[in-house]
Amino acid sequence: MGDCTEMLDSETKAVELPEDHAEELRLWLRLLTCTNLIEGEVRGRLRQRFDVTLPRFDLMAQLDKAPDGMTLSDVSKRMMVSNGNVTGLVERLVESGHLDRRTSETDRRVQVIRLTKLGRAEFRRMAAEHETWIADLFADLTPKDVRELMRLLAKTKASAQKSAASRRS
Amino acid sequence: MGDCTEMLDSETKAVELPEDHAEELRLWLRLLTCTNLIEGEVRGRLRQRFDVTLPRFDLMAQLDKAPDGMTLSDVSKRMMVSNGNVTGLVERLVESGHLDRRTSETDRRVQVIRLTKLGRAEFRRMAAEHETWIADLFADLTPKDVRELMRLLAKTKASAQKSAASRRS
DNA sequence: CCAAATTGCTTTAAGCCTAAAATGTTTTCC
DNA sequence: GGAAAACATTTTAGGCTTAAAGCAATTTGG
Repeated sequence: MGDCTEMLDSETKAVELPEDHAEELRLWLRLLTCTNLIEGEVRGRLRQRFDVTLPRFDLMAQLDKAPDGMTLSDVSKRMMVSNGNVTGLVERLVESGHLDRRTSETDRRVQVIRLTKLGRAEFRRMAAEHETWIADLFADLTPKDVRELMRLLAKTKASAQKSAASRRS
Repeated sequence: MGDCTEMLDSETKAVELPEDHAEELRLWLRLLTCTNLIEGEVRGRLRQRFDVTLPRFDLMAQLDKAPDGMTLSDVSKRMMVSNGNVTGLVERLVESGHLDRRTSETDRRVQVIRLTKLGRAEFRRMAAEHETWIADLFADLTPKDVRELMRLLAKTKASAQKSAASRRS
């Protein structure tokens, strides 16, 4: 009888036996723990050394890679955060003199933001140190580990994107 | 001359040449992207299906594993969030009838929280579905991929903890 | 050309989160 | 016993984040 139901399930996929997904769950929790650990550490160091928040640093990092500026939507997509979130972040960074914001000449809906001279200088200073923190946090991984992790995370990302997309369609 | 400086550096560790940590940086960004992608997806599904937030779900998950209850400090350590954060979360979950909070008999500083019957029932319902979402999001990984990721993430966690600890000492 | 849909951004309301200071409690140690 | 240290939690002030609604500008398709 056990064989019978198993065959039915594996051949027809009509029966939903309670499958065991404990391994995937544990993987997800470990991934989350890892990320939170590192993110918390980076957040703390940015605050202590430079009195800057992680979201601000991340936004400046995006702009550093785009000398011609970006629109708020671009930033929002790249950072994977909501539009309203970016609006607030940009507001505070313009206020503190790190960002320059201007309305596009060709489309008055669009706001183009850039790093100011101050913003770029400060970011470069922070980024240099940030890079050493990251290297330090990952120091015990061999080059091979790093390559393998990169590969597996790429696969994971693709898998998750596929699953997310199929739900929305 | 190149050989000379390289030897000096590798032997004495006294010279700090600008090393290249681009690989580690890319790894960190990919790790972050992956986690954010999955976390966002889970957050959205929890909200749509159950009108519950991820932090609330996470807190209930901790309590589900502790039938005898936990103190707020325990929860705060397990979830890797601040004390004040837990205070607020618990407040709202007690308010909504999912949690029971009482002061410890033996130590009046300590608050012990537990899932109520309602809280446990709702959590179990959500957790069952949550598990299938996770399985789905990781569906394209082979069992070998999963094992390998688990191993590499464990190594990463250990490395990061070591680095974080050494900074604080 | 013009109504309808889309797009880019902001606002709103609510909740999450942190670090630091404050409060009350218990333990330590002289 | 009693002061000092440690501990558990809450409060405070500020910033981050989201979803959803709203507004203005542009594009689309008759």
